[in-house]
Amino acid sequence: MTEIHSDLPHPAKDDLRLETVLFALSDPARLDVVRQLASGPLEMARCHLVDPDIPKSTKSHLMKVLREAGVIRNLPQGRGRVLSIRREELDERFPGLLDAVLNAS
Amino acid sequence: MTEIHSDLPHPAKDDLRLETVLFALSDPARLDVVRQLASGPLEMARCHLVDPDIPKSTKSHLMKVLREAGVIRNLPQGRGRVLSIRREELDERFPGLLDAVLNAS
DNA sequence: GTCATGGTTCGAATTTAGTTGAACCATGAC
DNA sequence: GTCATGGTTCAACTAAATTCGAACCATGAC
Repeated sequence: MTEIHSDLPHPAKDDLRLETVLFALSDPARLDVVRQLASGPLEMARCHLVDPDIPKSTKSHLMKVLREAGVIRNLPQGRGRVLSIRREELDERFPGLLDAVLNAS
Repeated sequence: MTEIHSDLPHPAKDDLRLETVLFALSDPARLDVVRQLASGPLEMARCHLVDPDIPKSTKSHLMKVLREAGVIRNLPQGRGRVLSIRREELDERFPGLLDAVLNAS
């Protein structure tokens, strides 16, 4: 009788707020993470930040802001976690926004 | 590139940074201003904030953040000032971004 | 010139966001 | 079971953004 691993909370699609999404994307480190995830899901351990000396608590917090804004998904897999962009939901809710951000030089 | 005549500094088009623009747009009051300006330039005195009891210094600061991010123009006219979105420059620098933000529900 | 209007700037207080180590938790390997 | 790996959470701290009154500035009306 394995207990279900309590996952991290993700906001529902209809609860996504534009301001919150924009804020999450307004930080260079967070934006860089989103760019890394643009080509597909990535194990968190393989998602490297610009500054390599960032403590794991800081990295975790960074992902939390993106997750709570509804920008990324953070799911457990094995011993670690897998990150991915909530692309379909973002595109439905804010058409063209993610593409515009990712296409920006 | 036409020079902007104003006593307030405006960043050049090539100096606009995506993170800064996103941050400027990530505040509800600032985003509301941009939405008001979407239909055309507006005298600052006719640009009303959500909270009607906002002091003028706060309103001025709000406009400063948008101006310094390169989102809006703030030009003197008569005794007051006229605000407008730097649409062409934003569209050139970050294609689709402003439209996506303005189209978002 | 004076006056009222509209707006900026300064500085200090408040609020919010980011950083970090330590403690803790879950999983897979053994 | 134990251990190492990978990550979250907590609490305390630092840094940054916001707020707002007061002072100031420029213009148009007179």
